[in-house]
Amino acid sequence: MKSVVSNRISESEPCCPHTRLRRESKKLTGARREILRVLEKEARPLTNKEIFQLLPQGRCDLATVYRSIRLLEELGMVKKFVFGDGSARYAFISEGSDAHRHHLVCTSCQKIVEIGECIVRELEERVVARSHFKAVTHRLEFFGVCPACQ
Amino acid sequence: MKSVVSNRISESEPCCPHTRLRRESKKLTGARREILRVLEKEARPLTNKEIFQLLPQGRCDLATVYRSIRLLEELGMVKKFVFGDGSARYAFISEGSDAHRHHLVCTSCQKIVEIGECIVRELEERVVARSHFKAVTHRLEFFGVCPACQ
DNA sequence: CATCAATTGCAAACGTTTTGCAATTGGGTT
DNA sequence: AACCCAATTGCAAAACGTTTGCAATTGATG
Repeated sequence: MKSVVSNRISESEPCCPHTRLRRESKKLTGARREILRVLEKEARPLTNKEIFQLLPQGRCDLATVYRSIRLLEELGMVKKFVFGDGSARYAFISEGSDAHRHHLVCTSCQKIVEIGECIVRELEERVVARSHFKAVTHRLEFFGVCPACQ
Repeated sequence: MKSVVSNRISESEPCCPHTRLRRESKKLTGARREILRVLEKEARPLTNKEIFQLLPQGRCDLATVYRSIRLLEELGMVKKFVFGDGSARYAFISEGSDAHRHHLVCTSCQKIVEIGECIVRELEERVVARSHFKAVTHRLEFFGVCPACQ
């Protein structure tokens, strides 16, 4: 359903946002540049509305944020998170970074920390063997209260 | 935020839905009875709209489904799932079943299978030690295509 | 710097979820 | 079995979050 073109991108050489967009004959517009800037600056995944509010003075329309984020997600430049509350949040993915990551989310300020290792793959193999499901993937997120919020 | 009373419930003896509701001076109304029946019958988590449509002939209002489901979730009688698409789904939790469970979800028919073991706790401990977060929990779901859908 | 497809703003449309309020109902009590 | 009252419901309206049509604008390329 998602990341239609992510293969192509991850197989290419690392490069700047401009090139990553141009690859698909998409333009690096002012709005998109600003949105990427906002996402790179923040350590936590943001909702579309939050991104909109962080943009310099009504830099673009909220609808444009939605459209841009959708595009960036399709291109694999941002990753979508859906936490317990059901709201969609997005975080920048640096070029070349492994798409498969787990996070520790502060339930208070929503700051996120990446968790380097993934020990779930072993369990996943067992799950596959027993269930006879195919194309099994997983999603794992941790939640807690970060030091600053305690 | 959620499951305010789940402790009290899980510490009590297993009992029928009626008692579980009455414990909090909630009523076992016709609508709630039907909603529980629908959830018990289905093996997969349902959206509020799906539940509504499965109820016998406009048994109650859609708003009532929303309100009932919210209540049942607070009481720990149903568990909420938010899959990749961001839609909220709910499944019945049989009394006495450990609230902490992981699931394997068929991305085609959305049938779910419970996964008995949870090996994530070890990882969780490491995460806590390194991050200095407190009150850490986790959410882990597997996705795949079940044998019937392959 | 001319050209044209891609993008944007705006406003309206959508689908989902919540809420206010008056009418109804469940369940504990006479 | 009838009563009482808080809890619940239906209904319609509101509040969200998200998408879309269209005319005007803009970025990239020759």
